[in-house]
Amino acid sequence: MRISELAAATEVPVATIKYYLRENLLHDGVLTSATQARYDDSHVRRLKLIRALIGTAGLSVSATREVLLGLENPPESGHDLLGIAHHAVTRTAPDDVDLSSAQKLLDHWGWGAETCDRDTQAALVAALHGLSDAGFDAPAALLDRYAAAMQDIAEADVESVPTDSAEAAMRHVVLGTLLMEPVLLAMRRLAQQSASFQRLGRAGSPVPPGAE
Amino acid sequence: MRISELAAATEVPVATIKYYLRENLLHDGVLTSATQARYDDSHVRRLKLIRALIGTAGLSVSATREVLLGLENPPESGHDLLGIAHHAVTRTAPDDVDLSSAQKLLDHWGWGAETCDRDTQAALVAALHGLSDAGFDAPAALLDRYAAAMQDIAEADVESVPTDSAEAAMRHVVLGTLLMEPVLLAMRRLAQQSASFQRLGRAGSPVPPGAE
DNA sequence: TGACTTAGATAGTGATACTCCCCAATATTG
DNA sequence: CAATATTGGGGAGTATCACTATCTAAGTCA
Repeated sequence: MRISELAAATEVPVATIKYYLRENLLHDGVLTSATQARYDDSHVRRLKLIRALIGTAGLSVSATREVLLGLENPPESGHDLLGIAHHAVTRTAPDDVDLSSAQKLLDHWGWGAETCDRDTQAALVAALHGLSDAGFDAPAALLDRYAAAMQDIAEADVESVPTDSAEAAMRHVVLGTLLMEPVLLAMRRLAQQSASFQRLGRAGSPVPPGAE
Repeated sequence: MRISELAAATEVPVATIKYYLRENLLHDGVLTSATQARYDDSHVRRLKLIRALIGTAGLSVSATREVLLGLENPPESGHDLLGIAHHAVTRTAPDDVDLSSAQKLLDHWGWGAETCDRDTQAALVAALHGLSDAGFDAPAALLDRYAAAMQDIAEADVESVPTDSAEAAMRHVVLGTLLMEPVLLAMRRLAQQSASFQRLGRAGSPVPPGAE
């Protein structure tokens, strides 16, 4: 197919496709002449993936490029699959960041602190710091309950990874991590709305009875 | 305190404080003359909150303004508290969006579809669409497990809201929703790393080598 | 008195993700 | 075969966002 047909098939403007080509997110088509190239299904699939990563998962163009590179060159170790996905959405922490609070929590939850990525630990510290800066003190029991729920999710994540092919595993881990995050957040909000409604009874009642 | 002292106390540049004043994120200080104003602790607290919402929670300046407005004018209904927080992080859906897939899921999970916000349902649909566009098919059982975990979190959320004061409840709901999201995502990633390590063992290098 | 600080306003910056336009070289259509 | 349309390639322009810098007049402080 030609670039205009590729654009029509994916609902991505031609100018944007050219931009992705320039940015090496999308592989070139096969040149049939100096001013013509053919594109195929692989380009359609790739474009949809790019749009999902940029649009749905909210990745930057450069983070998307890294993820796509990772998908094409799966690492040897299964554990390293996660690193690529997590690295794309985690900003690198400065050298002098204090991770002791995170490590205390990780130990408490039984997650080996030494097996966890530095930058991800720093992200947890930063997020908790944001909470306390805002004057919000999360009780330890609440954090523990959150941790238990997220551990359950993570175990489901890891168990659902296909073991037959490294390529399929790579794809599953990266997409399952990145594209599932907005799903989980939407679920939490919907569950909150449902729980709030059930606890408050019908809407309109004032806060007291067990406010949401 | 003067503006330079406020800047020193919060580590926010003076120029940025002026910007927040212009944008009505921060209330004016008390003018003591044509070119001098006094700021106090309320400005310090507010600035920290603003930085947490913009920096940690990733809100835009305009979304932050809406949230702050909501915090100052708590709605009558407890159920509406959520709406303000959720509205700030959920883009409004077009009128013609198809919510039937979301409603099917909500019914399945026992969350009243009619009690849930349209835009939030649309966010779930969009997120699931992103997954399938990327060629990732999430098994229903996996989604169910996610939903159960998020429901547990949401119940903890709702139960932990203080009932003594509407203002405290408002603050708790908004901050607990917005600022806790990055905490939850960081937790999931750490739990994944832990679970992945336990399941796959130490295969290959501990930290992703070519993930940059 | 003279260096320093401030409010308030305007304009500029850097990053990001496109989007537009141009050209020569085809491809397609009449 | 001629007229029209499309394309690859590349540079430049645009919109948005969250600041950041500069300027001026009017102060403050030592």
